[in-house]
Amino acid sequence: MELAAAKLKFIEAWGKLGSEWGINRTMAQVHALLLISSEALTTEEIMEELSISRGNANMTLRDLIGWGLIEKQHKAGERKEYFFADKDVWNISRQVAKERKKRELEPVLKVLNELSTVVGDEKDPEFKTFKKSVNDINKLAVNVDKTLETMLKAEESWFWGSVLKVFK
Amino acid sequence: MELAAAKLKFIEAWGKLGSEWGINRTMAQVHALLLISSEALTTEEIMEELSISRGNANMTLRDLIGWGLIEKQHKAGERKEYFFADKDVWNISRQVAKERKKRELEPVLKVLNELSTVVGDEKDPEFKTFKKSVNDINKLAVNVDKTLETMLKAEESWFWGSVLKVFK
DNA sequence: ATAAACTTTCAATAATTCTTGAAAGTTTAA
DNA sequence: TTAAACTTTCAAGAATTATTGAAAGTTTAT
Repeated sequence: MELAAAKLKFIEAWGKLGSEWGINRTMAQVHALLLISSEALTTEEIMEELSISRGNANMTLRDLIGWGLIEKQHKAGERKEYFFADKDVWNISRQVAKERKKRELEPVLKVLNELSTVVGDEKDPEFKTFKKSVNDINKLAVNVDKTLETMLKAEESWFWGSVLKVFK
Repeated sequence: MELAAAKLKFIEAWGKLGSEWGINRTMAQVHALLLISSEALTTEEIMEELSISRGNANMTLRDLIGWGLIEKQHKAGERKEYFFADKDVWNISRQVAKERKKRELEPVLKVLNELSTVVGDEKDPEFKTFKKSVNDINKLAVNVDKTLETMLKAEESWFWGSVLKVFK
């Protein structure tokens, strides 16, 4: 396979994966493009490469900065802003884990805690089932939260070394 | 908090979480409803409870069966079908992991393998960057795949025991 | 057979999410 | 200043995804 075709295929695959995981397709594609670019790119170049509008490019780039996945670069003597992605896949994973934990897991933990204060008749099967499900989910969520917390602090080699060794 | 209010809140939260993770909101809500029901419910009851149409309920229930999260139940002397959810949160996690691995991770691994056959000029920075990113992502994906594979076979207490012990 | 009870399908519609592009805003150089 | 270079905003429109509901399909009892 040729480089040009491979790039297109990568961008397409990354976009699809993103959209399956609740991440805007264009955002995932812009990220993909910057991931495989050795040079930082301008908004203009990104618009061109992915055939998207200026508005879309601008918002998407802003979002990616908000996710901590890309950064702006200024080149001496130029007005234009250049964008480049952190290429370290472990950093990317941690960054995504960190943001999704904050944006999604933590709000859910908060709700689960509120729900565990529910009061009712301990003899009522509906009440018992509700309490058990909520408690079980709460325990799982706490375990996931702890594991993510560890991941956020960990070095990649240590993390996978530990995980995969334990699992033989 | 009262049981009725808590149920609504749980269904809403589960639906929101689902939609953030690429799962249809209604599907997550139907799952939530069955998770906290001590009794199996009919299509009619589900439509009523969540204010959704018959068509929507039918398709959603079929999808949930396809995900292995709920099952049909037949009651003696009745024509109606009843639906109930597996309440074991570890089973649910494994089932979701199994399906998403099959539907999403495996196709991506396939593409990444194809992409690693790319040919080009080893001196070209664009080529080198592409190859490195694809290889790094490939390695990560393989590690995730292995970990999920272990999870699918594991008992809950063993799994979290191991993971959390390693991470102190 | 027939009809009642129940389930499934799917074209039409609604709701949501994404994208555009032009206007407004900002910064810099001269 | 002024104007060119560049970025941001956001209302309108496009695209995508989800939902409805009525008709068609199926099963069971009589």
